[in-house]
Amino acid sequence: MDAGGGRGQEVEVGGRRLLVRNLDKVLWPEDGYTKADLISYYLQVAPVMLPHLRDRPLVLTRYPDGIHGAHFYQKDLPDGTPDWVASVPFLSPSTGRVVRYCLCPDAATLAWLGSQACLEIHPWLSRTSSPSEPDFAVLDIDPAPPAGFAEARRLALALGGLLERLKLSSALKTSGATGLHIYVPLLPGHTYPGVREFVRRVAVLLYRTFPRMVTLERTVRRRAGRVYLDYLQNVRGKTLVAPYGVRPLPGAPVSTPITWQELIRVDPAGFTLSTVPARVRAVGDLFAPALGLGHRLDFALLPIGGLEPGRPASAGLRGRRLASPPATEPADSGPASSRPPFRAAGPGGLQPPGRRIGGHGELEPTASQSAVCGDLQPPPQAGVGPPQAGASPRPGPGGAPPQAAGRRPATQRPAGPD
DNA sequence: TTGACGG
DNA sequence: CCGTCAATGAGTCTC
DNA sequence: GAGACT
Ligand SMILES: [Mn+2]
Ligand SMILES: [Mn+2]
Repeated sequence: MDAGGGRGQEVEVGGRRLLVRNLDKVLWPEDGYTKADLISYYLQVAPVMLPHLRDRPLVLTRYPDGIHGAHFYQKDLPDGTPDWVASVPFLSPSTGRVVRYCLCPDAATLAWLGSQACLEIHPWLSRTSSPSEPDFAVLDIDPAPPAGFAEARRLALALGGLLERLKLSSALKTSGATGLHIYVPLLPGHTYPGVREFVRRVAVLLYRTFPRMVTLERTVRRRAGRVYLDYLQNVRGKTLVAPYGVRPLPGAPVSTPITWQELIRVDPAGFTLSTVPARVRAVGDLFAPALGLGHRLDFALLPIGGLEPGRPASAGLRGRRLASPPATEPADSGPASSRPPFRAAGPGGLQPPGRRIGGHGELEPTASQSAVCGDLQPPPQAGVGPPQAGASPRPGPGGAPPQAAGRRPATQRPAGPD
């Protein structure tokens, strides 16, 4: 019972033995990182990464010839996949084909993904047990050049303040490029359209508060210099790169969980395939809040006067409505044309965009935005915290976040995938 | 990337 | 052991 | 159908 008849070197992981071809192939030419380095990285972060992959269908991107070579998305597992690699079949609604989505419950599978030159692992926002019920709401913060991480950070801080006001815990990570990802853990029973509508409203709120810094534009050329709040990521089958996932960019940056306190001083480019393992050993899993106690989103906007217009089913809760309104069809934001108009209601109602305070900086909010800008400070360790380390001003040896070393040269980094 | 085939 | 060749790989929403 | 997203 060897690991197949092909060529390659044996790698043993957790009792599994697999044959890996081209272990010394360089995948990140600028940095010299090889497939062996990738597999080594995966195995080192497996303890904190696996809990975030478990039970979720995975979308993979493969770069068999390195980050500058041709790449492709892979959903259906290829022929030749070892029989011990777990998968879950789903009927693709649009194509009518059965797709066997890869699952990754253990380190051996992670190593195998490395052997396939899977440089990106994108877990669904829902689990195999209820594929249409996301258990995260994701706030995808995408700065459009010349905006960069600094702008994304400002938005994230505002969002963090808002989430704190709404009593929603969250987990924060870098995207690996210049963006940021915030996950809000959800109780069972939410729908994708409902969650999407919630995040859309949050995005609109931020847009009205920071009309010069935020954009909701779908056309990339109209986004220039602003930060795109991509609420449309909350869709079945759409994904974000996994926490601790490496990116196919020079430097091999990693989508790295950070605390709200660290956000102010980190340089996301400092989190890489070579630095993150030590950090993980020092600070543990800073993304744990994403798997912690979940929330329900219906009425979550109530504290800031956001009633749920129309759609009694509210934020897409289905089933187990506690003392909820009468059952109706699941909320559905649908195409913009059929979407119920956003109704600003209640005290401190929302204002249309365009209002801005003359003579003030980019960050200056419009009046009446106390809901969001009342505080621009991060929530105090919202949610769980790891066994201390990165949260203190003087983080442990390995856990020190990369400082933004003074003013960085104008040549940031080529804006990569977020 | 893999497996197949040939040297 | 090696080199070479063929076949292969996603889906969703907006405008 | 093109454009954007992962
Ligand atoms: Mn995005
Ligand atoms: Mn992003």
